[in-house]
Amino acid sequence: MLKSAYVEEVFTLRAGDRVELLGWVRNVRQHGKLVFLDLRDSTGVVQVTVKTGVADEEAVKTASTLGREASVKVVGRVVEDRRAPGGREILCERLEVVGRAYGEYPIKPGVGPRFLYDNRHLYLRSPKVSAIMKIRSAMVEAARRWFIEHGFTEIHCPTFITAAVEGGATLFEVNYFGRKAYLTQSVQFYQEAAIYGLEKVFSIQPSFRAEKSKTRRHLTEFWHIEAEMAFTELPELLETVEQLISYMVVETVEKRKREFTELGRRFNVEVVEPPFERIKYEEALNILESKGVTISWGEDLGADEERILTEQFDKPFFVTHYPKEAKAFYHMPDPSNPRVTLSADLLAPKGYGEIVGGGQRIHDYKLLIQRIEEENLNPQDYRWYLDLRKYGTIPHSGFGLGVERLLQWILNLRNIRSACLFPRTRQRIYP
RNA sequence: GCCGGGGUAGCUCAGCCUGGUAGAGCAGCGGGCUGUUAACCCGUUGGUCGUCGGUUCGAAGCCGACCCCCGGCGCCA
Repeated sequence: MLKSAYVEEVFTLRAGDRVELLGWVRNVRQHGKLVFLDLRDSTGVVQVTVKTGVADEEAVKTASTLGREASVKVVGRVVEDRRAPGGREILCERLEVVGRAYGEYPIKPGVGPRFLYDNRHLYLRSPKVSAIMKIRSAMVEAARRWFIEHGFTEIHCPTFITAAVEGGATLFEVNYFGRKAYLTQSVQFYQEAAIYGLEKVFSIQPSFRAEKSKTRRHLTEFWHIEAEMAFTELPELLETVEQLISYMVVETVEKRKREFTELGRRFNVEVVEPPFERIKYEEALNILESKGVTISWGEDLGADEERILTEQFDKPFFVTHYPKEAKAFYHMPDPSNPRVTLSADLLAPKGYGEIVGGGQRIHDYKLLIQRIEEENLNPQDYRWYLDLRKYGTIPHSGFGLGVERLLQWILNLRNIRSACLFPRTRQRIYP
């Protein structure tokens, strides 16, 4: 039987079966008329042995001229051999070159991270990057499934916008036929409009931030999972977030076991078992105080404070009720203490920091105008947003989740860039 | 934007303190090898030492300015 197969199948077929594999040559080891090829495809790597007596002279000759990453078609038999990695290899009978590798392949052992990002278009072929991308895909798929199963409608919002969601944040400016426009940093406002028809909505799309951040947690373009819910107040929002996060992580870990192993990463799913602890901003200050860090009330938690705080927890936890001066104007003031807002951030443990940010929105027209003016913003810029409060306003809440941040945490990635196919940072827009 | 580290062969780096005319490993190329696992052995190509200026008989190394990269902070997901 001549059979077209994927590399992973080699390890489940019977010894002696003949297969036809298509893939790329990861490495070549030559011993005169015995040549070993490490053949890679999207499912794994297998050793192909090309030797005279099994393959013809021509195949051995061809094999010995192959460079790294040449694409080939191999026909051969699956054999058990203790000397082969994984205990199995392909004894090559026929070898065909699909595409040669011209010149030396730049990606090889010993190269540094910078070089790998300069050559990301090639490095993507590595099993490690493939594993991360498969995990990422599974994670986003799980999120989408969870939303759909819970009655949310997926909506797609514009990327070009005219005004900032949050006054101070830095936006990328684009020339929109002579008018000033910006790239979106959140679809929240559009989602707030959409809930009047759909009640529960979610979006999975990129957001852009022009902040000049130079850290391993920041991208200028990142994938943002956002949701907005009508008739929802803070406590229900927190439950939604913890259910979603838990589902996403557990599903991903269970469905992508092999990829986690490939990356040498284990994730204990008990860590994301709901409920997550909720602490108020004020309690966070007390915890910090007990660790010898004092910040004045009203100040936002800085990176150092966040790190110290997250080190006290093994599971993700919510920090709620931030002071209104630390949050954007649309956050709902707490009726029982108007100095604070019905806001919440979900912080990952052990220093990974903010994964989700959200809260209850102001739904009262007058209060919203008042808050816009207090922040020295112009209500004219928010006309349609204010309109939403004029016709049948309702309490509502929403949140945003950083896909790469969540991946960075569950995969323990040193740098957020490795969670992206082609990362975009302040310094990098190529390749 | 502020602070710290860095830029030397295709890649990873040493040399810089103490100035004397550029090195290693890997990769490449040629040759050898029938059981390698990032194979090994022999041979070999390869450098505006980030840029500009200064000091000096002489600068990769000292001094000054600038450019670029990485990270920490601020800002945030």
